[in-house]
Amino acid sequence: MANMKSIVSDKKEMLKAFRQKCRRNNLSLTPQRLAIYSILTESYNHPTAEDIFHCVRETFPDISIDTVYRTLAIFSDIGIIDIVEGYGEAKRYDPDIEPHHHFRCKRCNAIVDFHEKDYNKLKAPGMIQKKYHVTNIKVVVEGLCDKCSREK
Amino acid sequence: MANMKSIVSDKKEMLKAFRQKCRRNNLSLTPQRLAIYSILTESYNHPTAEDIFHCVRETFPDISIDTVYRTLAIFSDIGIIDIVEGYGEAKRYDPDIEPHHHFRCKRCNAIVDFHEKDYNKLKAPGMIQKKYHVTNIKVVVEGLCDKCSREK
DNA sequence: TTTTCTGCAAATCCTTTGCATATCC
DNA sequence: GGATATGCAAAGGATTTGCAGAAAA
Repeated sequence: MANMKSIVSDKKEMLKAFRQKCRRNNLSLTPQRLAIYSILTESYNHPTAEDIFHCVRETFPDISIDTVYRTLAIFSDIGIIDIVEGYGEAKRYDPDIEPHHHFRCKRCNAIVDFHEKDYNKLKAPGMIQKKYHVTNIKVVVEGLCDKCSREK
Repeated sequence: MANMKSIVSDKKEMLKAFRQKCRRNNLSLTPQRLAIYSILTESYNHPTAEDIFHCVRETFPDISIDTVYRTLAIFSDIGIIDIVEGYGEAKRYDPDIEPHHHFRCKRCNAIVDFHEKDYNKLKAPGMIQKKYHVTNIKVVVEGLCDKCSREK
């Protein structure tokens, strides 16, 4: 009971912040968007659109999956959420199985190999090593490739 | 003309090595597999299955796309190629847009956040910075999560 | 000759799109 | 009231699967 109030005020804070984010980006604040954002901020497992859809449905039975997709795409475009690891695009294959690293263009998804000795020396944090069986570490440098940064 | 011979002998070496890899993993050596592997080792752009399919078709008009998919899955399973960045699975979303890093289980694709100050200090190599507009750097530690490493 | 692989076709999964209606500002 | 978003349905792209015939060991 002790932190009931703080949870409530956290919610209020979140709503206020969300309203601001919408206004700043000329987005209508709809209950669907709020529900999706709210679920996302409470999830710690990097859910898929489908995961979110099922979860939202419990409080919002009429929402449709394409609204979820559309909303997530918008959130990602305006930078209030990120898309991680799986980008949902076609798989990409690499014949080089030696340690190396990648630059990835966020716009066209070009992937460029590079080697960097310092990166190869990285160790996984103790907590991670203790808990998981680590096989490799890679560094992904992200940004815009020359072509895409010229285009705007 | 000077390095004609070395190209030919490279090819021969590759074939020999590939034959060995197949034998070691109880794989039949089929012309389709060889063609796919051969194209892959000559490509530097992390191609999709579709890319590879089109390329193989030029020398192998009857090959089918599902053979390409199957073959790539097998190559990746036995560890002679890697799948990078795009894993072809459903997109995954992350509400945390502050710098942080991920552990990813190669088997079940679980993603676990962690923070590590040392990683946040990483700089992109000069060559990359010169050529691209870098926005962020992330480290992906890969391996098996506790659940998956217990299962086998 | 036995095992393994391929090609075909169909199915599945994930995601996007066009359009009419409903909702937000 | 005008702009924007939603839900529906259908389409699209990527990937997988079952199966019979073909090729490898």
